[in-house]
Amino acid sequence: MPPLRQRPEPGSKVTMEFKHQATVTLAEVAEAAGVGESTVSRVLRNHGSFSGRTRDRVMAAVERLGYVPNRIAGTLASTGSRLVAFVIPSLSNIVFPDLLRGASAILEENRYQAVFSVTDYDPQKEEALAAAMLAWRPAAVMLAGYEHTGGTVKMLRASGCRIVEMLDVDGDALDLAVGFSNRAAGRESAAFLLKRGYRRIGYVGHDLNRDTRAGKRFSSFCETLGAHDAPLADREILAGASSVENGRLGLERLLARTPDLDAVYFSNDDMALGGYFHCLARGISIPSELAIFGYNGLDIGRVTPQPLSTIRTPRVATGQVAAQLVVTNAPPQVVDLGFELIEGATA
Amino acid sequence: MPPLRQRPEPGSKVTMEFKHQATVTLAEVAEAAGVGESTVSRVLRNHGSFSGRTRDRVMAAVERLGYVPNRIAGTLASTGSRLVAFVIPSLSNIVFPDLLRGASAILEENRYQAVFSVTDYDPQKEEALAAAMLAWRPAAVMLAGYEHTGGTVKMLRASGCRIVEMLDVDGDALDLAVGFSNRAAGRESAAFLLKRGYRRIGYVGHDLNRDTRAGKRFSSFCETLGAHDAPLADREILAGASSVENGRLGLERLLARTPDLDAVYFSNDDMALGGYFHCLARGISIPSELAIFGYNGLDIGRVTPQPLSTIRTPRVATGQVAAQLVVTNAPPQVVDLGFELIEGATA
DNA sequence: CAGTAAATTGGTAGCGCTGCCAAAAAAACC
DNA sequence: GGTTTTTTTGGCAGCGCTACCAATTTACTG
Repeated sequence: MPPLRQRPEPGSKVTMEFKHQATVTLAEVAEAAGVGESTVSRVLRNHGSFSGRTRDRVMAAVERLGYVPNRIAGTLASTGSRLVAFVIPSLSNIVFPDLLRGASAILEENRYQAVFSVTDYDPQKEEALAAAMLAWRPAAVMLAGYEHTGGTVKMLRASGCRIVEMLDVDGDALDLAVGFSNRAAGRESAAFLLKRGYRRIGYVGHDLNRDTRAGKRFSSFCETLGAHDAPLADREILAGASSVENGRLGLERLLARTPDLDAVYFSNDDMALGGYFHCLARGISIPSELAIFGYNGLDIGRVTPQPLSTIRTPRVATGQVAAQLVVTNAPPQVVDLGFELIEGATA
Repeated sequence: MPPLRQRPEPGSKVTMEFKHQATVTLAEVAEAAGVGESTVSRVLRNHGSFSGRTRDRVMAAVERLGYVPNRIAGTLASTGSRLVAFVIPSLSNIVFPDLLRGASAILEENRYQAVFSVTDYDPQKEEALAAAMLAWRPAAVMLAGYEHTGGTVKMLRASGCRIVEMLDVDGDALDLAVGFSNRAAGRESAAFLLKRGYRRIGYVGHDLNRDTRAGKRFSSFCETLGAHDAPLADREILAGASSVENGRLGLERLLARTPDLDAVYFSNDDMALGGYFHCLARGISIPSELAIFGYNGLDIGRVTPQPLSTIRTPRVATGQVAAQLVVTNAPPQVVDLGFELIEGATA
């Protein structure tokens, strides 16, 4: 943690008084409005029937007292919780903010609240965090992919809340699943490169044990190459997370070892951009000397001097659909949103 | 004849059972362990005293029944809520995921839960979302910057929960504030460009009415230029959000109108990267023909063939410190984490 | 206008847990 | 052994709200 540089501060007495704020309760509103508690509750939730006159009186009292309903109490008293728990691997990988962005818009419209925690791609941590999440009795738990510990699965199943597995459709869903096929993405990427005539193809990727979806793409990529008699020429796998820096470093190492490659497949667009920059810096001309192919379809890839050849994934839409399924309480199903291969100019 | 055991009819009954999953309660654990409810509560929270033997019995019962504590009930019964509410402008701008990332690590360690919603840079929406958040009685509300509606301020003040304003220190904090000075950033950026000898300086920015922090940077940037007899030569302000695409477009327009600029200041690194790509594509040599200066210190800016000249802001640290102040219940204060000017190679 | 249906209301029992208090058990003391 | 002290326990009243039901008022029949 960085050192704290702080300004002069007021005394700590203030903090105490600050904490013991008198909270207005529904009973007080009822009293002030001269109606019963259940009437106030009905008016505020716009549920059940009440006359226009009482509604006005209640709303006036709410306004006057500055009443803020207590959802904790409300949730405990009723059945469903209108909390949606996201247990995601990372916030550094743009995929997840995009997912949250799509979902949060839909959730907010429906008065749901998003809670999240970050597993750092660690299944054990996922289990612990999922348990912590279930303590809030969420309406749904949103996870990435299909790979969970037995404990996680058991716990989620027992919880009775909706489970949404996002970003993958290659496997057996626990309940709901929304995403696209990573295997198909790997396959089509390989097919595209082969169709363009590349035969000496390499791979630069980040830690595959952690990001199992990148692992799925890679393995079907390799299978497809193998099936066309152009097996993967070389690979460079970096320990850290997917990043531009690792992409550049990875390509540098790969080319040092195997200089005669004619194309490189990257685990992600940020890795691919790193490779792109490496080529720019070294004067390697793209795609004539070396072709580059990414994955994700980041906006930045469209604006580079040569648009990046990649696969665009519907990340925001995945979040939206996932949220939509939850708020509509849809029956168990797998939704494959597909992806789009962007030909670009780097392959 | 064998006795007829009536099957449950397929229909509503089954659905009911399905929804209302037999949730194990603390009382059931107490019963199973042969102890009182408060004993179970004490053991689980590791609070108060109990013998090793009862702890084992309780834990065994918890394990056996698969008990998951209900935090909703716990929070209602006790005082503090261990929920921290983030009300952030956006998830597209990398700043906010970084902020969340820093905070969530600290919060998770301390068994706090992060809740978030996205205002889309709209103060009215911020007010509505803050109200919705307060309904969960969070321990703290984390916001961006100092610019809030009167209603928001009033509500937050009345709530009695901690308030953290992040990413800015130029103004009067409501309670806690963590960040850095955007005014100083604008000033230092201008000073740097002037020191390097640039005199015909332009600006490319995104919507400043919404992103008030970018507005603060811009205005002190201009003031500094003016104070050194090199007033801003031209500006191009795009309606949309900060993005690589808008940066490229903005620079193109700016140069079309005012071709003799020798340096351009961008509202953000992603905008600056767009400008950088534009120069690459048009063969404008950097920095001899045109210098580029950004803001934020994105990782990608370090990996481009020429490292981007920019100001690196402690975004993750801001989240960390903000969370730390909340979990330690620190007295009201403003923490200025400062920033770092990266000379780079583009200016 | 009685007589019934429909629309409004209020009372109250929990939701599952924690905090307080007093009771019971164990340990320490003279 | 008889106390006093300390440690462990259990009981139970809420936390603030919603769901259910019954009571009340109002609207609508013929």
